[in-house]
Amino acid sequence: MSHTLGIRQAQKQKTRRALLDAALELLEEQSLSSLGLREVTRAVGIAPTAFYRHFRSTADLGVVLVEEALGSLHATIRTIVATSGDSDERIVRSVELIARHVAAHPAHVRFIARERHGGVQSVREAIRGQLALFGEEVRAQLATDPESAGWNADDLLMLAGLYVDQMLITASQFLEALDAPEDEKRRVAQLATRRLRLISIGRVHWLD
Amino acid sequence: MSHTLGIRQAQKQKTRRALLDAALELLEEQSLSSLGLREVTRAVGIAPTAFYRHFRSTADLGVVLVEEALGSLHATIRTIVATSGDSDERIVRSVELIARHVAAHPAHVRFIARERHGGVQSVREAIRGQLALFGEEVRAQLATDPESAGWNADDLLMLAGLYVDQMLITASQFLEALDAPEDEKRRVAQLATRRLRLISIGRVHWLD
DNA sequence: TGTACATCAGTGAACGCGCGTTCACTGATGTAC
DNA sequence: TGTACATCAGTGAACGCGCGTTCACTGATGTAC
Repeated sequence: MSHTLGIRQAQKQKTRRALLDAALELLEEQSLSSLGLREVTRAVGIAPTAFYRHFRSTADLGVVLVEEALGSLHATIRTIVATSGDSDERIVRSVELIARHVAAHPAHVRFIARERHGGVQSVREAIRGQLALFGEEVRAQLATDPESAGWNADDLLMLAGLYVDQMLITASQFLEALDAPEDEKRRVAQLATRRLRLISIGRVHWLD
Repeated sequence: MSHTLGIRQAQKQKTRRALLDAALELLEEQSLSSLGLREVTRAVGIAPTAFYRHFRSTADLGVVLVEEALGSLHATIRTIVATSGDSDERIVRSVELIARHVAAHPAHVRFIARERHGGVQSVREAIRGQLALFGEEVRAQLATDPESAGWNADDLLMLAGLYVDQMLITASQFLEALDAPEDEKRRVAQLATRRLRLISIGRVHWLD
C-alpha cells in the first residue's frame, strides 16, 4: 500500500470497483447467467465497450466476485474458529457472528448461495475450490482441539465440511429473514444453534 | 386415469410434456432466469407463440418443474423414512437410495439445487414451500420412532430439517460425481454416511 | 350417419428492443530526453 | 522546466442477431341436432 498509483491507474481501479459493485447489486434479483454486460455499464454510467477494459465477460467478473464474497466470509470463519469458551458459548457466539456477517454483507451471501449451484461453470468451480480450502482450514483448527484426540484426518475433514455447509445454510436462512421481523431472526438463530448443538454432541460421542 | 382424453387434449398434453422436458434439459447448462421461451420452443420444434398455449412465461413453467422434481424426490424420501433396520443399516441404505435417485433423475436434482437459491422468486418460493412440507413429513415419521421418546416438537423439526438439508447436499454431491470414476462416487457415499452417523450419534445423546 | 357450426392448438409475419462485439477515435496521463 | 511522443481508459457508431409479445389465421377436432 506504500506505492501511490498514478492518476490513470487510480481512475481505472475506481471504475473497476464501480462495475463490481453495480454487478453485485444487480445480482440480488437475478442470476449471473442472465446478467448483461450492458446492464452493468448502464448502472455505472459508462459506455458498454469500456467493460472490456476490465473483464473479458460477466462470467469473468463473477469469478472476481467469488473471491471478494468468500474473502469476507473467510474473515468471519477465522473469527469463529478462533472463538474461545466452552462448546455452548462458542456455538451461540458463532451463530451471532454469522448473523452479523449476513447483516454486513447480504449481497455477498446471496451471491454465493445463488451461484454455488448456478449456471456458470467457472464461477461454480471457483466457489467449490474456495470452500474446499475453508474445509481444510477448519479441519486444521479442529485438529488442535483437545476434543479431537483420537480422530483420524478423514473424519476431521468430514466434520469440518459439515460445519462449513451448516454455516452456509444458516447464512442463507438469515438472509431470507433479513427483512422479516426480529422474532423470525431469533427463530433462525435458535434453529441454527440447536443444529450445531446436535452436531457437537455427535462429535463428543463419535469415538464411543 | 379411466377417462380417455380426446385427440386434441392428448396432443396438447404431449406438447406440454415436450416443453417441460426440453426446458429441463436446457436448464442443465444455465439458470431459469436466463432460459428463453424461444429456446424451449425451438428445441421442441414448434412456433414460439405456441408456448403461450401452455404457460404464461418460463417462470411459470419453472414452477411446474418444481412440482415434478420435488415429486420424484418426495417418493425417494418416503422410501427412505420407511426403511427398517438398525441405525447403521438405515443410514447406508439411505445414502444408496439417494445415489440411485440422482442417477435416475439427475436433471431434477440439478434443477432443485440450482433454483433453490436462484434468480426467480416464484420458483424459490415453490421450492421452499415443498421442502417445508418434506420437513413436516419427516418430523411426523421421526415422532413415531422409539429413539424420539422425550423429544419436543421443535427439536424434532430441527432434526427433520437437518436430515432434509443433508439429503439435498448429498444429492448435489452425487450429481457432481455423476461423470466421475466410481471411486469418487464411493468417496461421496462414505462422506455422506459418516455425516449421517455423526448426526445419528448426536440424536441418541440429545437428551443426556 | 351426416351436416353445420364452434372450438382451439399451433402458425407465421411483424414489431420494437436490447444484446455482445468490432472498430477507429479522443484526449488525458505518463515517459524520455 | 519544457517538449515531443507513447500509452491507454473510455467513447460512440455500427453490425447482425435473438428476444418476448401481438395479431389475424388455419385446419383438425369436437359438438349439437
